[in-house]
Amino acid sequence: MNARHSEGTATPPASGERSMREVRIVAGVTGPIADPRVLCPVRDVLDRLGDAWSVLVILRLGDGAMRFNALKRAVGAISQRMLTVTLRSLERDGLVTRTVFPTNPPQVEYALTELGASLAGPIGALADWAVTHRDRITSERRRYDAGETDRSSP
Amino acid sequence: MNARHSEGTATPPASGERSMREVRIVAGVTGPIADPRVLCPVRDVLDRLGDAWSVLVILRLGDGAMRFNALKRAVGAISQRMLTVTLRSLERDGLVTRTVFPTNPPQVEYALTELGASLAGPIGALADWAVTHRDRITSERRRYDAGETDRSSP
DNA sequence: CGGCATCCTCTAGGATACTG
DNA sequence: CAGTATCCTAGAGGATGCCG
Repeated sequence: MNARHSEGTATPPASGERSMREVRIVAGVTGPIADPRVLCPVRDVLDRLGDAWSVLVILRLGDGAMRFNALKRAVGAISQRMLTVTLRSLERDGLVTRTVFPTNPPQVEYALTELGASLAGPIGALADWAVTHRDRITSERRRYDAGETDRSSP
Repeated sequence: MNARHSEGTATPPASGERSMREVRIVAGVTGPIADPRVLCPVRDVLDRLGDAWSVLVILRLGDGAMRFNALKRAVGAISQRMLTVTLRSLERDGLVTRTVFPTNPPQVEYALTELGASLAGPIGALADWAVTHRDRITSERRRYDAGETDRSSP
C-alpha cells in the first residue's frame, strides 16, 4: 500500500488551546503571498530570529551586558565575522544596544534593549514546545526514514 | 561622539513576564555551543520553522486538509519544488500527513497532525509579538539607517 | 495531478589577514 | 580589544522539462 492514513481531514482545535486559524488571521496570512519576505508579520520575525546565531546571542545577553569577546566565548563556535554581523543587525532593529567606552584598549558593551528582552515570551514559547516535543519528533523522523522504501517500491 | 548610550547594564525582567535567563536555561543554552545545529532545542525548532515557507504552509493547513495544487495556489509565490521539499520535511517530522487517493488523476491530500497543530501556540506567540512591535522595529531601523554616518566619520 | 531530476544562481557564512 | 576587508565554498532555492 502506498497511502498513509491518519487524522482524515481536520485540524483538531485541541482542548483549551489556540486555533491555528486564528493565528493565521493574526499573522495576516489571508491571501496568496507574492513574496515570502513581505506582508507577513510572522515571517518578519522568523527572518529576524531564524538565522543560525541571533537567538543564541540574545539568550546570552539575557544574563546582562557583555563585551564582544566575552560574548564570543560564551556563545561558542560563532565566528568573529558572524558575531559582528549578527550584533549589527540586532542593533539595527533596536533589540540590542552597543555602548563604546573610549578607553585604551577600547571596550564595547552589548546589552538587550527592553524590546529585545520582550522576546523572552515568544522564544520561551518555542523553547517549551521544543523541549516538550523533541523526543516525539526524533522518533517520527526515525520512523519516516525507516519506511522510506514505501515511496519508491510498489 | 561615537558611543550610543542606553539601558546601561541590565536586562529588565519586566513586570509580570518571563525572564530571558529562565528561557535560556529551558533552552539548554548553558555552555558554549560547538555547533549551532546541535544541543539547543530552540535552534532545532527554528531550523524547522525558520525557512522561507514552512510556517506559511502550516498556517494554510490550519484551515483543514488541502490538495497539493490548492495548497500551492493558497500559499502564493512558492515554487512547486519548494512546496514539495517543505511538505516532505514537515511530513518527516510528523507535523503533516500525506494521504494518497489512488484515483485517476491521482489526488494527494495534506493535513496537519496533532503535533503540527500544537505549533499554533508558539507561532501565535511570535505573531502577537510581531504585530505588537513591527512599527517600533520599522522606526528603529529607519533611525539606525539615518545615523549611519556616525560609524564612519570622526 | 503531483511530482522527481537537472541546471544554474545567489547568498549565508567560515577562514584568514590586516587595523585603530 | 574589537573590529573591517577579502576570498571562497556549500547549500538554499528558482526555472525548466519529463513522467506515471
